[in-house]
Amino acid sequence: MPRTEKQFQSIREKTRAQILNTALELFAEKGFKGTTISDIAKAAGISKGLAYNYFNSKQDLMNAVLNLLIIEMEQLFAVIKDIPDPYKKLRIIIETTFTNLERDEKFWRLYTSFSLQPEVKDDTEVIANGYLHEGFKLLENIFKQIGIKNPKSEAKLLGAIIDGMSFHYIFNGENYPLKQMTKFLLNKYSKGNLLPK
Amino acid sequence: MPRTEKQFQSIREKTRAQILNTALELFAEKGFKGTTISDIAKAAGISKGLAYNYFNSKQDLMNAVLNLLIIEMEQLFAVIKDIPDPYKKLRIIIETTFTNLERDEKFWRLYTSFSLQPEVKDDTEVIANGYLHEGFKLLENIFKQIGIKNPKSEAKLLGAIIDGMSFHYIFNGENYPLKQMTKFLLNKYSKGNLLPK
Amino acid sequence: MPRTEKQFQSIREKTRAQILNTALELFAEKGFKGTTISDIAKAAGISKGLAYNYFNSKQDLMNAVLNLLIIEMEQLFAVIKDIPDPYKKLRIIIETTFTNLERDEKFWRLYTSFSLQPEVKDDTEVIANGYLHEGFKLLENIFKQIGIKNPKSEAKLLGAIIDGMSFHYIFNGENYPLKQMTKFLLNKYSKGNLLPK
Amino acid sequence: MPRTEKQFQSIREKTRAQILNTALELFAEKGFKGTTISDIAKAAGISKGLAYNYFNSKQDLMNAVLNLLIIEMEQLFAVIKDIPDPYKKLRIIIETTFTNLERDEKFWRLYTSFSLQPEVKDDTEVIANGYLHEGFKLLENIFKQIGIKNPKSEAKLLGAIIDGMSFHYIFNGENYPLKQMTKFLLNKYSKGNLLPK
DNA sequence: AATGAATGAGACTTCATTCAT
DNA sequence: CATGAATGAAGTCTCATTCAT
Repeated sequence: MPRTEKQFQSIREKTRAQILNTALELFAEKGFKGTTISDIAKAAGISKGLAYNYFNSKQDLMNAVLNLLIIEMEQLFAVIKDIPDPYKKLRIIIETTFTNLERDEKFWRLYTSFSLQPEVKDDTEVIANGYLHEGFKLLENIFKQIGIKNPKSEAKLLGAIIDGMSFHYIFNGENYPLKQMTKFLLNKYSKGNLLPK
Repeated sequence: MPRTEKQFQSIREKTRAQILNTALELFAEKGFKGTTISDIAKAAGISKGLAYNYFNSKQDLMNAVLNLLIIEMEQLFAVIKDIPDPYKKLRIIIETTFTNLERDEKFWRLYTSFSLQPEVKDDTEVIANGYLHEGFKLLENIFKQIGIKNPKSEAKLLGAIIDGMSFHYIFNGENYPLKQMTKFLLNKYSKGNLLPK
Repeated sequence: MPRTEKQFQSIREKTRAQILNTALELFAEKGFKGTTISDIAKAAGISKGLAYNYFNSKQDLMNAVLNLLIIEMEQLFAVIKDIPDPYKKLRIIIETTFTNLERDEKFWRLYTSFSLQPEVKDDTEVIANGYLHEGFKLLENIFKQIGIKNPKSEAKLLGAIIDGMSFHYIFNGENYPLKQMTKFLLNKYSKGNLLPK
Repeated sequence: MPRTEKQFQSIREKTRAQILNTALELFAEKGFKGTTISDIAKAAGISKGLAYNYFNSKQDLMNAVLNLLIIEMEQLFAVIKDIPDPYKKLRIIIETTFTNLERDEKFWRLYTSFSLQPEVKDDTEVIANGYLHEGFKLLENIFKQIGIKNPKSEAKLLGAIIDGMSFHYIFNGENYPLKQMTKFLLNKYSKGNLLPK
């Protein structure tokens, strides 16, 4: 008796997720070209052939990983949008960004790796641009709500700070005083210091 | 005929530099794994074999490129250190960073590419950390000179802004209002707005 | 319940025939190596695994297809043998050959595909030789009946014409004036033109 | 000192020809899909990699083989066209076809193999159609010169005979009385038997 | 010093076949 | 009887590296 449709679907979903997550991990760690299907298969505990049962090619797998990123990012934005108070929003954004840098590390590494990959450079840029644009919009609205001068530029400035600090911490590691800098930043963007003159 | 010897030397150095620069260019554009020795040789206008006359391996070539980066960076810092007025220093740093982003793009791309390469990951990080450290120090001294509170954190903040903006512009391209943001930033860090309260 | 047994038998035979015919079709279209078990299973509307329930291997399936061909060919010859008048026989042979070239196309394609397959090359040749031999014999007897000179050679000549024309039409397609040539041939081999001098 | 341009060219031509001829042989013997690059490399006495120094892909190699065939065919036609006497032309065509069937065997096998290969099916058909068309034209002109009725159909008939006999001999082998049939055919198409009524 | 032909290890990918259910 | 997930050998192709000239 063959397995039921449901059983097959469950198997497929589980295996697919396993491959996908392993690929995400390895692509982020060693880059697209530096990661072989063998690596992924071995790390995922499956045979090389099976990977091709789930993804038509390494490219295809990479695209699926990209999609994973998009979904994650959208969830992130969704969470923040529901907060009403702009000052709290700012605080949450800064805090969550720096407390959960793991996700960001993957994002940065994947992004830079993929952007060196001609085959997906464009797709990657579309995604990253989308992320940036949405991020800037989000911050801009917060600054508008607060009533600050030049909300567009302020949004881009804070965006740069967040990404710059993330980058410094992620790529340069342990001796970056992240906690201290987070406090410093929170203070700069606290209610008292932001009130429109 | 000592002349001939010298000429040979000169030719060797010129060829070596050509290979090195071509490699730098291509590694930055397509990543380490994405660049073949054939690519480099063709772009440099020499034969594959000759490249191996100058560099023992692709790894070796990559290391040489890393060294090139170090030298470039040191020159950059040297230029800025000689300016006496701290406000002018700040202005020059901001302006030169954003008017000459090409070098930064190469840096970012090479850095991320090499950091995905296990064989030089550590060396790359040492270099990048050195760059960051020196950069932070430079800014910290400026803020100290100005007499601002919390010069260490302010240095890291401005560093994050600079790298964040660079990253946004470089990887996300055309629609980033770089000039406008540069002005905005210059204003934030102008004498009038920085004076210690 | 002997019924059930019979039904099982019937299902088995139907499924087997379906696989076999699908295989015949696909082998003829894309060659032996160009056809995968997956292709066959999908086209036959069954699972890959089930195909192996009916045939031990791809080779086995190919052999079964070869057998199918033998049977078809024998039926073909049987039909013609029962006609008494030799002139009519000739006419029927020519007409049926060219009105039903589909079967021939399959034959040619399967034959050439299988003859490129070391594992069954010999078997294929035995079959093809048998077909040729039987065909030549059939024609030879007709020419003998008619009383023509050199019936053996005349048989081989007509055989060559039939297969040559089939080949030209099948592999070179639309612009071959098959109907016109059939008429032309029928006239050449009509009673009036064949009568022994 | 590097080799001269000429030396390199000579090496390339020799190696290229060797690969090409080996490929022609093996493709004809085992079909396109049945022949691996490893097979070809081994038979040609070179490394797998080198084959790709000369041909970008297996497809590419196949196309080159096709071109080889075209050239051979054109040479064949060129030879025959220069003979003035139509009866002699016919004789030469028949004789050379059947004395040199080796070339034809390759042609048939390659043709049928390639026609099972979706990637070149069309190219192959174009070539084969060209060959057929040119052949038919050649024969038609001969029959016109002789003044026979229905030269077009007669041309196609003789074409079918030639290809049919070739096919019978080539694919069914030793026991086909080729010499006897050639004589028989030469007689049928001799001056005495062809004279317009 | 210089060339590019040649090698071979290793990457991506396919597919006949097996097997748990 | 029936399914399709899973395997692994084998094929296509790439590229760092060597080497004869």
